[in-house]
Amino acid sequence: MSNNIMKNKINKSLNPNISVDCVIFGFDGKELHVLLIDRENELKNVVSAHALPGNLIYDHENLNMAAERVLKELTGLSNIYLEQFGAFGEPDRIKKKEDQPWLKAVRSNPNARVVTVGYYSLIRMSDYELNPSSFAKYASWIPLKDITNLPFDHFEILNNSIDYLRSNTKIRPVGYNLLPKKFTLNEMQKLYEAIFNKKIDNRNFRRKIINLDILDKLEEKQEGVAHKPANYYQFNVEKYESHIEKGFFKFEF
Amino acid sequence: MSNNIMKNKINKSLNPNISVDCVIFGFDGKELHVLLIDRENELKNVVSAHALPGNLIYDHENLNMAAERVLKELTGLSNIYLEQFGAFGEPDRIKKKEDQPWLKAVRSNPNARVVTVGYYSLIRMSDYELNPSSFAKYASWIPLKDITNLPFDHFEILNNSIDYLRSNTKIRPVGYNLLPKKFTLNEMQKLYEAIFNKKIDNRNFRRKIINLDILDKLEEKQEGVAHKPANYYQFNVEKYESHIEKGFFKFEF
DNA sequence: ATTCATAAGCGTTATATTGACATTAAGTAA
DNA sequence: TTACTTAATGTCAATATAACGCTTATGAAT
Repeated sequence: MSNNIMKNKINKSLNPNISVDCVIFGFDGKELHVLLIDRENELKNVVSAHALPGNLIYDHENLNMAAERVLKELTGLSNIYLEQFGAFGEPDRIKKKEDQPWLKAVRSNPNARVVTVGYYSLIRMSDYELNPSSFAKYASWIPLKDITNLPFDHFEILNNSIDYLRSNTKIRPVGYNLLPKKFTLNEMQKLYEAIFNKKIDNRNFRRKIINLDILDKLEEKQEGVAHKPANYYQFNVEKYESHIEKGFFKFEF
Repeated sequence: MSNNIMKNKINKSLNPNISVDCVIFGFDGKELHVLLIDRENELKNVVSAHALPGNLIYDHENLNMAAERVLKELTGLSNIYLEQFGAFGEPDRIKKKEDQPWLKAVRSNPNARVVTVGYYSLIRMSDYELNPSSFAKYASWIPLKDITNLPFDHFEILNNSIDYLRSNTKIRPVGYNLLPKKFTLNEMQKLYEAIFNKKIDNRNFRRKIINLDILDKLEEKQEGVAHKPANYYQFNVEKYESHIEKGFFKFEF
């Protein structure tokens, strides 16, 4: 009960068997990043490997609340729309030898079997300030392409979330949380290129995006740029939301 | 430990906090059904309401294994490909008053908070024989349209699985497990109509399905029918599988 | 043998969407 | 005024779409 994690919830109990992990994708206008934490063990040694922000849930909160709380506690981020993308329950998922010291340091029941539920979100990096606390010593944005391994099954979870993100992006619009209020079509194209990790033909991109009918073209243009200024667009929230609901599918009747 | 559920796994422990629930959709050529069980309490009173087959998981098995085992134990079905579609974790999801007697009868820790992971599958009803056991007194196929409520949060879970099934069906082919080896295009159309619960234009359906390039047209025709005999088709497994992998999306570059 | 009932199977047209591809336009900086 | 940089645009051939009704093959009934 002297555990850091419990500081605000003395009377509530952590469920030893259920956790949430958050994959927060951040966009900086160029490439996708993932929010990872550095962990510190009981002896204040920083554990080297980055990890996804995640932790056990309380018995009084639902999974969404837990994900929001854990994310906030570890990274300082709040008011982020998190979407569930899967549950991960291999019996040995937290049994790797190298992960034990840290588990023993922060968990009262380090050997318990834990099933974790994955949540993800997409945000604009510049909108948020990172404030790690609890067992997170640092929280940082790591370029997705630089992440090659993670503790526990976090790398697998991350890869799952990427698949999910890409599939989802083919079915519903994204960008509302990733782009500035006003943005250019080329900024939007860069976002899609970052998500799919490939170049897109600009004429076809524009045509397709505009035909989706989720954007309003503004009167405003870029200023002070040393080239032809781009027109600003913004999302038409109603249309955007309705496409989020309905999705766009190829195979329909 | 005298519990029915434990009979084959004396030394293994059920995790009190994690369960799986299975939504098995069955197709009979006409409409979608869902496999539900009737439960019996300790006093051998059959609890009236049907429920999704589901139960706590063992600590030594992963989620998929658990779903397969639970499904088998309760309904006798095995060798069914189950796909995860979501985790459900409202703190009060099994706290409804009317659900307590049954929980007390079958769970050693009936008040524990339980997060459940939903799995679903699609099968051809005639391929399987139902053999309820464990705490399932009966297992039966109930027409989807007749299911209006279920205990716990099972109705919500069911509705989630339907949404998932429909979205998924717009993105990848279905039917391999739902139709006979050889089937007619009209049988296939009825399947799609059952899933989406709407009539489809037959010419457009045929064109779209054939253009998917997942079917092989056989030489064989229906026999003994009092009308023009339909041609038989079968899935081309390689092509089918590859479309399951890649999906078909409208919004791609 | 003819007719009837049933479900199968087919085809066109007007419209929209796709992918592939190269040039011009608008601004700042030098 | 020229150079540089990024924005913005258009066409064509191919493909896919939705909407729509008639003909065909069989067994059953007479």
